[in-house]
Amino acid sequence: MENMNIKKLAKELNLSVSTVSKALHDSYEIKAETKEKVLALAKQLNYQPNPFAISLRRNSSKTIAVVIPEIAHNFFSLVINGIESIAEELKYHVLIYITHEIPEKEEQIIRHLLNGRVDGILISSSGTSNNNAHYHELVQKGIPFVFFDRANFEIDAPRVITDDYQAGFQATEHLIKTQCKHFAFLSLSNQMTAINHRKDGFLAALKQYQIEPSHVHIIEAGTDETLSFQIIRDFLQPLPESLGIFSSVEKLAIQTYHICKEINILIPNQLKIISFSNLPTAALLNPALSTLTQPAFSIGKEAALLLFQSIKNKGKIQPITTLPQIVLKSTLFIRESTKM
Amino acid sequence: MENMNIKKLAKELNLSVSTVSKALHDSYEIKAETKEKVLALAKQLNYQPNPFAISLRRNSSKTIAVVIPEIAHNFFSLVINGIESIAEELKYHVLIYITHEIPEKEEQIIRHLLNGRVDGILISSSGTSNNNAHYHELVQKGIPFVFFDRANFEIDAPRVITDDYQAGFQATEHLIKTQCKHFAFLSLSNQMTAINHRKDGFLAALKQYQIEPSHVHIIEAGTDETLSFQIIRDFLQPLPESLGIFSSVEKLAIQTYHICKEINILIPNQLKIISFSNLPTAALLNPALSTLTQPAFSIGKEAALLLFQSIKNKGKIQPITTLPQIVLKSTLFIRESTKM
DNA sequence: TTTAATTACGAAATCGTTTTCGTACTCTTC
DNA sequence: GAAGAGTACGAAAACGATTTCGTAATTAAA
Repeated sequence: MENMNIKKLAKELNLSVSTVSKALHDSYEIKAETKEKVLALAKQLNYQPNPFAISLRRNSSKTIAVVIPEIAHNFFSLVINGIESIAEELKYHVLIYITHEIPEKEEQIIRHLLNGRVDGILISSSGTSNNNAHYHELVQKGIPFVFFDRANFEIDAPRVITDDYQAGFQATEHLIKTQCKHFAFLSLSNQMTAINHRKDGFLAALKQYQIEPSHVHIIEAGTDETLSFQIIRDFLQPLPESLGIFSSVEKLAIQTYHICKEINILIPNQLKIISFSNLPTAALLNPALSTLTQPAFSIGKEAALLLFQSIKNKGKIQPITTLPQIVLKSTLFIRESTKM
Repeated sequence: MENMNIKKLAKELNLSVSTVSKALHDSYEIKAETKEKVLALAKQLNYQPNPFAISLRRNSSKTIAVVIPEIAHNFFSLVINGIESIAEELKYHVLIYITHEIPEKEEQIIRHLLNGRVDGILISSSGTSNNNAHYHELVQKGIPFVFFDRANFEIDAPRVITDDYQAGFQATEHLIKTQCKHFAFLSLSNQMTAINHRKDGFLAALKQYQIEPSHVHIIEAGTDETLSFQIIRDFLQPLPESLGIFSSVEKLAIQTYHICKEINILIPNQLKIISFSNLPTAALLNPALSTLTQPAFSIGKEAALLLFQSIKNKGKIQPITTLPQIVLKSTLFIRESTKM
């Protein structure tokens, strides 16, 4: 009695396999009476079709993959929530793969997905721009994919991003207006598009307000936790006068808070800080953290919608010019950490 | 040229399908020279076996499912990280399903997974104990599953939990020693085992220290955000004298912080609070939040290990008495929110 | 030299579906 | 009552792999 399948159903009903299959799909070829019998027995015996047989036959898996650098921070969790909301509606399954910010890992995962296990992929890239081969292979194989947040602009794939440049500009302008003299940009690496756009906005604002270049600091803290702690700590000792920090990611802002607590730097008196963040506790921190908050759930939702659109349009070649790029707005929340 | 498969390989090589298959699996039946040729062409043409054909034939999917109530909070993200660390090592794929705390949703998901799509399931239950039918169906179908954090103790399945009773006792004892007079337990519902164990520890401590029963408050805030806000706010107005709150989940503690800020209740002067939490910013809150922190990553890891063990042992019936239950310890961090 | 064993491969069944095509039967229609 | 249309079903191929079994050719043993 192990597993019910269509053959056993057919035998039980004295019908052929094809008839049962058609009955289960409500085919016009089968008369109502037969359909009822089949449906009834299927229900009674708890028949569930084998998903792999279907995937094999249909050459489609009803599954998408989400490839992300990490999951343990709020942003990506929220994005997954958004993705799930759409996938669930469309009865798709969601596979999660974590790259831990390791580009080689990402390549390996993507290459592994070339075998047709998924109908499409949502990617927040951990890749450096100098290796796009795996994306090209996806294109070649005709596997739809959509970038979100961290896009690779050299690849012609749909993407959902935020207004990073404008947000960076806005945050920096805010810091400037709070009378900061020195300005620092905290970055993970200079290989990530989203972060670089934030940096460009940062630099543009400083330029527009004619900030002395020697007062501008770009700190690449990297993705290793202990290392980045050290790098930030080193930068803060000695503490530049009237320092305004714009952190491109939440994690580095939190680290900065920890360091300030440790070496007794007062926020916002001695140091002002604003960060990209989806922390639900930003307003409860000591002091409350000024943030640029991305619409993470919407990013996931829109990215999933784009992906499912691509999946539906598969085969039809899209002219490059119409490749969709959705840009969502981040929201600036001014709180105590940037108080004058 | 769409997709490479074993047939095309065979044709190209002038070999039979079976020979190619055996060569790819390094069978002793095939001579070295042939193997080399096959491997070489397979590599050159970028052959990757169709996962569904394999799953169909092998009746195994190399995939597990993780069913969780929510993902947007730190605990479950960290658990997934732990799960992924093991799955990745064993080359398993991880499907994520979110129940949004809706028991019917959980049932539906689990029932859907009865079709063999996954080799095993990790579950943090959102179910009320009065409906276990879907778990029994899993048992009946022989699909291995492991509970983590929120277990269902009526089901004989392996589980990874934390020392909730002891932790609850310990947290409450701590509150008592800070001279609180009134004590409140914040709960999501009275149907979740983990939370109930925490409550039992809470009540036991109060009893041991002979706290007046009228000073003990059990607040079931529920899973709806706006509703729970209202319930907690109502409870805090008027504010019981020297109130000590033990929040069974992070979310409710954060809500309490927000409410205190809103209606000007001073923590820890007027209200002390301690909460189960994996917030990376607990120490940075205003005031720093005392927490019981679960080893979330380890929970995920251990649960995954148990599951893969069950998958390996599938078929061999396990005597109920040896069903593994792993209990991990939470850690108490005393911070300012419970300062005397 | 005959027999037995070994080597190296191929044919075909199988996993559980879907789908195309064929066909027996009934029913119209002129 | 013969031709055509419609109804209701079954046989078999196909999806892409694995695996069992059979067998020709070579080698070893008797």
